[in-house]
Amino acid sequence: MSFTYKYARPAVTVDCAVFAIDFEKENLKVLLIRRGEEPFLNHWALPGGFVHTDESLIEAAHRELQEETGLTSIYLEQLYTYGNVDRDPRERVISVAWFALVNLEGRLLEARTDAVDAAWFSLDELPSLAFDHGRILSEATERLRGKLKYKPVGFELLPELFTLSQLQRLYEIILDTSFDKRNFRKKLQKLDVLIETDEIQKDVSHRAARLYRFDRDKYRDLESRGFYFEL
Amino acid sequence: MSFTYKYARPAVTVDCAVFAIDFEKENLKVLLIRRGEEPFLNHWALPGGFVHTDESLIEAAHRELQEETGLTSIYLEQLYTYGNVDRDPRERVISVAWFALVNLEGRLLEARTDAVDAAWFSLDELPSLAFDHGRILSEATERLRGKLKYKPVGFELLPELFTLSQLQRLYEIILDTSFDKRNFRKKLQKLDVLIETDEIQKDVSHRAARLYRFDRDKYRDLESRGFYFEL
DNA sequence: CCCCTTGGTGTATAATGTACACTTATATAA
DNA sequence: TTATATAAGTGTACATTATACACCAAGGGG
Repeated sequence: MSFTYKYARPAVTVDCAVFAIDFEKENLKVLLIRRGEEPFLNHWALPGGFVHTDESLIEAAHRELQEETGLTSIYLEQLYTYGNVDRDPRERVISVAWFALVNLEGRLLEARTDAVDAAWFSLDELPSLAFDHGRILSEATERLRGKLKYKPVGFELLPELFTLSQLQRLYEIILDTSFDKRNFRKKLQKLDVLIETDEIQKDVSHRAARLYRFDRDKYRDLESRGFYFEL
Repeated sequence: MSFTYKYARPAVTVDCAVFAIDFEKENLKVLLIRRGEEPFLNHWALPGGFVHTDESLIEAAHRELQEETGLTSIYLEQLYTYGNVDRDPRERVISVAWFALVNLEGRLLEARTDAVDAAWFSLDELPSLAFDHGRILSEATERLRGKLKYKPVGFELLPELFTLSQLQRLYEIILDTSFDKRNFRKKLQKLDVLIETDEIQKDVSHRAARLYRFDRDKYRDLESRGFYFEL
């Protein structure tokens, strides 16, 4: 079976920059897959693939992530659409790029399937990537840094329950700065989007910290009234 | 001549939300074209069209604007890519949407060619638009409002030389607020990206205001050192 | 030459951001 | 059981920034 059109049509793909925080190593990681075919055979690349005709762009992104990395129901946000004529050596390919945030919660290297070779790379030890994926990834990283300051996306990188110190470290790792503990907490208190649970940290060899939860509903409500998240 | 592929391919288009400020009527305007064919015959729509295989996405956007509205060398920024399966009743069409900013400088209704019927609409008197263009336009408007606060995009809507009052009115119109004149000027002074020219307003029946120019180079320089524009 | 319109300017007060250090709780090792 | 190590948790003084506010100047038109 084949499909014929009056004018030439580009192929359309989705590609995802999937980020996670590695709290042990204190750095930001991105998920890459090793290509099993030409071009760029054996090069590392962003997970992604062709958009099917019966699925929306975001559905395509979710499906490709599921197929190539096993990740499901993760935070996805459209980044940019790359359409330079020669970005793929074979033919015209337009790629809708997404950035994705996941919390690893211990399963740091579990995210590989039998089908494809997938691995987490820290951002300062990146291999050279296939196509223009290096550029896509660096623009995605920049976007993440920018967004972190004025949208509560950081919580997508944390487990459901987290401590205030974890949250602070997350910001410090991604933005590569350090915050004063008291001032950081003061700000969060005023933002008023955290729910203090009555649970505390387990299995730590020091005073256990209180666990908090991000109140998505409350945030949406505040946001719709013109409230401006900023950290 | 025709083109055949193994898998079905979507058509790819670009669509542009072109904004301008109408200082007489004190409102924000958007450029629409009247469709000359089905579907949505005679409906108003965003200017746009199919991406050719030998041009990048931004080139396609510029070309379509030139062809349909006569506008050349204007500010263009990618907005979002819309790819819902049924957004075009005929077949699968993926549209890369752009928002564009122009300064009219008097030529308010000149922007129509013989080929297509084009007109400026104020945002609160919009007709119902073809396809999902209503949604695209409202998301573009939201993006413009957001961006205005932390990027110096407002200058794209002004002539090369402008008065501080014009700049202030521009912000007030788009953000639908009002600013204190002295505080507004104080902020601009601290941003330090305006060049005071030695020219003044002509043909006004009151004291003539000094004309300023936006210093793009200086802004780029400051931005690269981590400076943060905010108004 | 008077009036109308817009241009242009400073200061006092409130609100917000920043810098900074000690006590508390818990697990582990002596 | 006691000592030690580690991170948790908490308030205040000072600096910086944002806000509110009113009058004189300049120029054109009647």
